[in-house]
Amino acid sequence: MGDMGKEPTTVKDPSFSDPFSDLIEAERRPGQAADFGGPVVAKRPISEQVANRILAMIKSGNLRSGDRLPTEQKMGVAFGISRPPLREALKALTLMGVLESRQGGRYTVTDLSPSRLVAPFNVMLSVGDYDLHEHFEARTIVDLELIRFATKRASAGERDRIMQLAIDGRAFIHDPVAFRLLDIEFHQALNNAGGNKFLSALAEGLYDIALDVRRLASTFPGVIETSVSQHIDVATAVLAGDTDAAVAAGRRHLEHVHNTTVAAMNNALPHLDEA
Amino acid sequence: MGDMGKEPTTVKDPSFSDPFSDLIEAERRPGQAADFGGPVVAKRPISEQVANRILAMIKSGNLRSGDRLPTEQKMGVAFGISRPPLREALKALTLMGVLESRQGGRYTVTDLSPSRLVAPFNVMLSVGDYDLHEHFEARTIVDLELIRFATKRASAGERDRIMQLAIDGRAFIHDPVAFRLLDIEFHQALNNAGGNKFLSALAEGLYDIALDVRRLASTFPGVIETSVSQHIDVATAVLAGDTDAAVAAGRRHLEHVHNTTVAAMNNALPHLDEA
DNA sequence: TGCACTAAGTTGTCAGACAAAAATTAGTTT
DNA sequence: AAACTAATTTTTGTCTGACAACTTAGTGCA
Repeated sequence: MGDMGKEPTTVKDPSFSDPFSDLIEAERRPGQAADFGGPVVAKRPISEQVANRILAMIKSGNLRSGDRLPTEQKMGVAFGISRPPLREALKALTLMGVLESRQGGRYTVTDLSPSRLVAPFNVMLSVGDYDLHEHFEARTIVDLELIRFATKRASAGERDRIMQLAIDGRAFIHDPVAFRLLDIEFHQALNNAGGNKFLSALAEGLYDIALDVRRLASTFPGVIETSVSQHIDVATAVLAGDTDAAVAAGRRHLEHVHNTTVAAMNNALPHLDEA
Repeated sequence: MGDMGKEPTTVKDPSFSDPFSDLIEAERRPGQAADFGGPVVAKRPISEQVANRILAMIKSGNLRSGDRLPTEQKMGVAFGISRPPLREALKALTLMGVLESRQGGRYTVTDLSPSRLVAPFNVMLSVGDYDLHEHFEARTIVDLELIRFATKRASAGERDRIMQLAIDGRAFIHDPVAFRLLDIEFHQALNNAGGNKFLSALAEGLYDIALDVRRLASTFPGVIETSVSQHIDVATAVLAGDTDAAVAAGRRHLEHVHNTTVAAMNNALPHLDEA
């Protein structure tokens, strides 16, 4: 499943079933529009129904990352609707980071990485009720728990990689851009070592939300140097399997990030809202 | 600003400026399409540009909660585009919970509450292989921390509401459907009382994932009764401000939910994937 | 004044058409 | 035979026009 569209024109086996050809079959029943599974939600516009339908396909595994969707025409037939509302649904999912499209090419399912999916979530930040303190409070909860898990569960290879990434940071003390890339790698390695994909997705999402704000902070003198040192502290404790020390080091690091972020935002009062 | 559309037909003052009439004026310049503020992003489809444009208006305060947008025709003129791509942008924002629309009525900006904007998190958390154990591990971390915060921070009104919802559950011991609605209310009240919208959004997302699986478990005899009793235990401890007791009660409740969910899944092997 | 009905306005959906870009195929060359 | 190039087809992006369904505002009547 999840591989339809591999045969552009020649559909040899009529019995094969993908999410969309199943729909086509359902649509064949005359006298009644294809119901979209929903119970009695017929009052909502088709575009939203279709968008949720496609989303459900992804959630249930009928569509996976990298899958190429059928053409708009085929999907229109499958859902029993015309192009405009179908396109409204597809573009909605595209803007949410679930699908990708290029003129001339077909729609594909993105990698569905947290960083891609939380991008539109950034709307919430600038609407006014974004609270930096709450954000770091949440991050502290999730990140420290992941560090706790990582200390207990990380494999030898994962521990080595975490330490290596921490040490590599020394080379980028004067290169903010390179350091940010390494920083992402370090935190992801730490998150993944925790062995819980839900928590790690949460942590990654929270990390990405503050990413643009963070970009400023990492240009301040001494910030990177402190971070590198603290990364090594965390990695050392994780490598030694010392849970309390790892959590304590992680907490110090998060506090440092929090403080420098606050300082950076205060120094950058001129509101810069480029689209 | 942010009050355009109040005058449906009679535009008395031609010098008043709202985000859209400004765009109309910009569009008057012939020989060049209205640039959308973005520097060199002209290669992206119009619908995405417009969606980001409207989003920017909300971020910058030009559009506020409850504002009625102009008609599609006027917006089409303002952006210098036709209806289809404009509608794709509007429907995208609708699906993201930023806008609301009804046939015959106009588009309005929603309250932009975090609970409405958690769609990305739901997608993010619900993709990939679902591991029940990991899911409850993550939920335990987030939920218990929220209970801890709620015990310390909840206002008198919030404490009363939490207790009231817990007690109300007694009336629904033999009504699984009604109880599930109450259960959602109870957990949301508890989450909101924690005073951290990031954590409550996370908790809500995790809660929603197991919602359909949970539907089965709540039909088993005794499950609801135990849950109601445990809800009251949590509420009592929160009301008394006893953090440790509240967390302990919360942990017992989550373990109960975990165990009954596992049992329900084992008894219902036939995979039912209706949307 | 209050209410029902009418009319205008607005979104929802459909259909067809063309432009622009990518994917595919065919042809040629090395 | 393999690789590169050019022409063709496919597919998305956008426009125009039209009608249906629903909401809202206005009008007339009791």
